[in-house]
Amino acid sequence: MRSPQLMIKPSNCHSCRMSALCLPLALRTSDLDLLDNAIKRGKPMQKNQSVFYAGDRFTSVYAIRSGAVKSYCITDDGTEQVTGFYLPGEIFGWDGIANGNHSNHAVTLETSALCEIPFAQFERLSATMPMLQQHFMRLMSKEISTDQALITLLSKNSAEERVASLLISLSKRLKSQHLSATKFRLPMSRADIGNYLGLTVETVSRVFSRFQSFDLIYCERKEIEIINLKRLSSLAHNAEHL
Amino acid sequence: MRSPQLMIKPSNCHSCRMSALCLPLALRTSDLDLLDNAIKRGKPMQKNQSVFYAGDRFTSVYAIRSGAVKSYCITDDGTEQVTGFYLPGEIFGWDGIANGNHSNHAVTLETSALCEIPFAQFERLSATMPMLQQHFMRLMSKEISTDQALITLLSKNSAEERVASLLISLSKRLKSQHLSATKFRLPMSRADIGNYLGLTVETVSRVFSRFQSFDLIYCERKEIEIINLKRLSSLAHNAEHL
DNA sequence: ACACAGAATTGACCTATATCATCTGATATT
DNA sequence: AATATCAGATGATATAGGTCAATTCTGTGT
Repeated sequence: MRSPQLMIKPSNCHSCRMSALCLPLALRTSDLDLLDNAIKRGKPMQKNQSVFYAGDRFTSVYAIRSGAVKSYCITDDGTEQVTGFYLPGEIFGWDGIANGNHSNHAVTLETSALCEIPFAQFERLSATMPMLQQHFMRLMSKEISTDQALITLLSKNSAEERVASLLISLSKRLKSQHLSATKFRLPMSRADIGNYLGLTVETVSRVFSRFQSFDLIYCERKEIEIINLKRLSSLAHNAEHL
Repeated sequence: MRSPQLMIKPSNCHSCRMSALCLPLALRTSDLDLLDNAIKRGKPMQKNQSVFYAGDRFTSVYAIRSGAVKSYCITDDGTEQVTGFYLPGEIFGWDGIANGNHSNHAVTLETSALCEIPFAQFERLSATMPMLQQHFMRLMSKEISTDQALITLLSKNSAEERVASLLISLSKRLKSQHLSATKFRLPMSRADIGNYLGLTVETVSRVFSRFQSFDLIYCERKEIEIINLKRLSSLAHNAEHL
């Protein structure tokens, strides 16, 4: 008689190539099954679909299996403020634990596959899985570090340094997922980049042009290739935790 | 025979006037005792004393009973970046859960009394106190919201709006501690304010002068009085969560 | 009481980036 | 296929805030 753990479903946390990031490494296999059953694997989502809206009741956090997501909020004066970009293997949606409602909107930037991790289930499970709780607090702490890196970037760095930092950050994060660190497609528009980095579209565009003329990058629309990673990195002071 | 719970020490969480903020409201009284024993109440600290250094092993978070603290880190190029100001009733030190080391420095801005909450004890306690864990995640989530508010402030708002936002934030936070919302002493220097808001000292100083000439505030060195709270608030778009 | 170092203010000038305007090439719509 | 819409690039100009320099004020230690 086979043990239940071995009856692996076609799609689950065991077989997911990014479980090492999304889940605590030390989670016991039997525990992983419990969590696995709690997670809802959503259908692939099209580009520009909302994952949740600001104000929505907070019920879950989300892991990205493929695609990309941006989070943003609408400021008092009605303008959009992009607060983050999320790539495969990353988890978003921590905002809203504080008061039970999401403070950000989240939309897909391209066709994406997400895993929904219901928070109530997580809280129940974490009572018996200290590792799980610890892991989630680590992830939240990491989000705090990322935000603080962005704060530094915004208050201290020039337009060129900001753009370089974002490119290097994307590069590193893709690399950690065993994707190319030097040739990739930007999932977001120039406007989103500018919004996120506190710059206008025009400035972002000019910086891209300048980088290209200096042979730091080659880019055609959203396809980008980093030619001189070393020199680009030297401009990106605050990409470490971005 | 008296039960141990009734042998209340002169200074403890039960009697602390800010326990409602610092601790989960729903914590059972007997649980509170357990936590109470875990918390170290430090001696009053003088101005400009370090609570922890960046790189220090992460062991505790800290609640402020009186005084004020700033957190900051040193960027790659050796300059300081102020990452937060903390007032009585607030908890700081979440950074460093991620990798076990603090990423920020923390120093007192004036004579202060702090409570140290050892994290290992917290983790042990939270296994049997789900509310405690939930409360701490809320606090972390709140820190994320604060950081994102600052990001918005830095990338969208003018010098005047930034300074107004900080003043209104301080005012609100003091008010929540039943202190005056309109007349208080700024615990930090103009340089710290500028650093935090991504402005130079000179700009901060000029904005203060301008606010004063418009009768929005009256200020003499660090003593400040908000004269026209309504009009100042209208400038402070992003103070809500700062 | 005095001297000194640091904090704050103010002015003159400069530069990075915003703003406004135009143009081109993609992408979507009929 | 033709047209409208949107994303991106580039140039000309304006301006908020930075930089540099000089001055005054303040608190600390002797």
